[in-house]
Amino acid sequence: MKLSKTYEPNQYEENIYALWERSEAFVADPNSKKEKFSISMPPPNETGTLSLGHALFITLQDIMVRHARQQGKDVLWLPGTDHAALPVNALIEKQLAEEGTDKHAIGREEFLRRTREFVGNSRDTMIGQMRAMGASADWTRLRYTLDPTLNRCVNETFIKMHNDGLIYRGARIVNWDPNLQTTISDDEVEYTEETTKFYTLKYGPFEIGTARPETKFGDKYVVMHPDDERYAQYKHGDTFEAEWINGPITATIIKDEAIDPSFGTGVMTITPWHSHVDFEIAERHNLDKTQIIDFDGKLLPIAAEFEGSNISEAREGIIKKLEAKGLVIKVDDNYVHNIALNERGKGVIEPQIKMQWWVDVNKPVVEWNGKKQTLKEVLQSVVRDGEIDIIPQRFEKTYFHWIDNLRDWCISRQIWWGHRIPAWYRTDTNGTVETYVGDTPPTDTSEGWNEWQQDPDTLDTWFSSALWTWSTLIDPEVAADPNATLEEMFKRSPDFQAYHPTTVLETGWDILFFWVARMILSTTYVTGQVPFKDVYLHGMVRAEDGKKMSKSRPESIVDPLTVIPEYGTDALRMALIMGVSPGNDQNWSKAKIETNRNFCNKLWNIARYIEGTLDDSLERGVKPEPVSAADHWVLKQLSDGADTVATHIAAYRFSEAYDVVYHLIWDEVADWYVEASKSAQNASVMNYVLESVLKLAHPIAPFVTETIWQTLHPDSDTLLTLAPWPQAAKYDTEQAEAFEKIKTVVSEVRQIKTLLGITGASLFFTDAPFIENNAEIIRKLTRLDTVRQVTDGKGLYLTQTTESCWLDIDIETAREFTSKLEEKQAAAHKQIGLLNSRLGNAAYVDKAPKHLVDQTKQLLTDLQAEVATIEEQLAQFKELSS
RNA sequence: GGGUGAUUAGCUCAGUUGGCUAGAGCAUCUCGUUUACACCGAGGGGGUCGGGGGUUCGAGUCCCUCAUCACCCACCA
Repeated sequence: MKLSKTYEPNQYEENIYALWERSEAFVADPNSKKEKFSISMPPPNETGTLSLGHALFITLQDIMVRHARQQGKDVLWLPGTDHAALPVNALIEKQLAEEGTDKHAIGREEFLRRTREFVGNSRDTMIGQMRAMGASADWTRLRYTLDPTLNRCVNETFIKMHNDGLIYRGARIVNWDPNLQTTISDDEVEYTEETTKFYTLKYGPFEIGTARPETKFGDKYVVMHPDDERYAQYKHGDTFEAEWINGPITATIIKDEAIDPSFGTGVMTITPWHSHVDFEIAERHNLDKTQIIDFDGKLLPIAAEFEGSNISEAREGIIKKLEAKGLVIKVDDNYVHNIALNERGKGVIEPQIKMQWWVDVNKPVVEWNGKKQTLKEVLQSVVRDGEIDIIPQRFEKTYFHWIDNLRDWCISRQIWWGHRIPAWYRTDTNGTVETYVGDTPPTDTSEGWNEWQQDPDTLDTWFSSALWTWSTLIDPEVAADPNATLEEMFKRSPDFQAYHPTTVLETGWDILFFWVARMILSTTYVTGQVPFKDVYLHGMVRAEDGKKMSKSRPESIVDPLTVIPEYGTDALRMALIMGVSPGNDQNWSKAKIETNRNFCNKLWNIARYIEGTLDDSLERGVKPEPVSAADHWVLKQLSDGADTVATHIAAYRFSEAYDVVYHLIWDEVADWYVEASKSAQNASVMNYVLESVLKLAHPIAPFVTETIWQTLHPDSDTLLTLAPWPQAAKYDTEQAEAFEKIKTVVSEVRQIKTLLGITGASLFFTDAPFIENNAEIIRKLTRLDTVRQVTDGKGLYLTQTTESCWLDIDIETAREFTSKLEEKQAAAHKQIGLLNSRLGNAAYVDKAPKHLVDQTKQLLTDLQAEVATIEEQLAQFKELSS
């Protein structure tokens, strides 16, 4: 016996993974003629270790790619990691602060050196963890967002977009994080509710409301809706004098439709430098903009005596001053509003006007389907026209809504870790600035100009991840050729030619906007192709109590690497897909992982049983020669099961695919076929069953299946992971049906035996070949004394079915069973009533599909026969009792 | 303010285009050690599918409406 009594995953997994990798089983071959299947692995952030969320995406993608290999496709699953600019940069800055220094003290070079060292270490850890989770990725093609090739792609994309006017530099309002000292994009802002004071202030003849009096120093425009009749007497452009925080000012009336007349007094003053909405109003009317708060969050000289104060500290003082002037009309202590936070680090966002690089989403210069479109329009059309399908479909609505609200994308960041912006500046003696966008600065040295200096900023991480499906496929040698254009890079890269567009993108719904939408945006524009044909979105893995796993509750976090040694990777993988539907969140469940550990053990023991039974005749690739009804039946189950599973996987229904595998293996193969085989063994079929079972379960449970495969045939050089999906075997339908009838008889006998507590009894039959041929199987499965053919009549008998067999019982047992029979009789009558009324309904008979009507009729016939049998038995009991 | 999801057995959840008597895992109850597995086997109990209305021959599934919970987006000074 080569297999131990229970499956001990941690004894095998590492070796099995090493075997796969050694065999180059996961290496793609762009030159092969096979159908292509490709997935870009979402690159995890290089911040340390992997979570259950990573385990989930690895599982889902691994199932797809392993199954694609089984179906004979050439598969590329390209792995990689992301430099994760903002989180990593923040992490290193935190380390520096703990050492009592900062990035300016150590300088850019040293900062980058330290960061590289840190991410290098975490990358190695993470890649080891991905292997531990069974990821059958092509590690020979491992990519990193800061690789020279990918960096080249980033620069070329930036330059191309700049040349087309899709990237521009401009002073616009940004989301500024004073803590991290950088801008962030709209999508990185999150909001949290806060209760604060709301002040109503006197502003000339008006009353205005504000929660932020500290921003009001420079307010010199008062805005109202043009149709607001309360203020009809004031004309757009009128001016008036008013007493304000630091003395008298001249204010101007502005009429703008952005104002909601029903909110407060319907009048507000604006602070264009520190509010998105106010900025837009100011832009529309070409108004002055004044900075009040500096980039550290402190008040500027315009605040007079408050200069240099933190905004929150200054607030009380400003209100006191306004009160002294009699300008405070009302204070509401319970005003609830949203404050903006940076989702990374939770710093409060202060809108500022700043010169930044932007992607213009409204400029119609993108060639798509023969038309010049805007980036927004392309984003919409590829999903609307079905060039990309999002699963589950409801996320398409979310996606369109996001596009509707999309503004120009701010892509420059004031941090050091990331792709340096390929823009260069130089000044002449008059202070004139010249800008150049390109990989390297121009080499000319004109008289009177200073040297070219590169823009100090870096790009938003998502700008580079947006290129991931194709930048990873560019041949590094081609990318190293400085003369190669983007078009040439595509043409001369075999991987790009073979694997792009990728087949499917699998990721969490939480990065639909950050990543998925940005990939569509950049990739359609640069390559003229969609990045992928399907998008499958999975949900989040929450803690066992249904709340988010969070660092603030360390006990809520489940680390996959502590789960794997105890239960095995396969159990973890199965626990993460069992009973989970696309896009829906799931709760971590200890019970689920135990169930699946048990399933692995069940699989192991099926193999162990077959191994013990077949011994020397254990073979591979055996053609099944079915003999018994059970043989034919199990071949049918496997064949139907393989089809169903393949259909489910192709439709991304992983939970259902697994459900079929689970019950096929446990309920049908183990509980019926293996048990039946104890009466009559068929080596060829058992060999085939074992092999098929391993193949069916392999995409979901790769380790235990390959372990069994390798352990049973240690000399073989084949790998289960490269074996094809089971082919349908030939079986006889009637024989397969006969076994279904046997199952029914066995189940019913077991039911009666348990119900009545019968230990020994006999099953008699007169004319039932399917029983005659399987008498021993039935006897064993029912644990009856005898299963025997008789020639005479029935005598006293008991059965729940119309099958031509019965349990031979005594009158006492019969009496006990009477009430059960009466219950069944009543239930059957009720059902017959229902069916009769359905068939009596002319509309049903007319309109329902014929096969359903036939089915109903058949059901009715069966039930009527059943009732007849029951009644016959009851009459018999009654007669014998009297 | 706009949107999405959830509401199905004691618990956690599946249920593809509407179609047999609505399923799973866990829990629970009763039996059981039999050529693999107690990480096991056999059998049972448990649901008017959140409420109301509608469409249909037929609704857990489609439409309307209400309720509760969760999340996303926008953001109002």
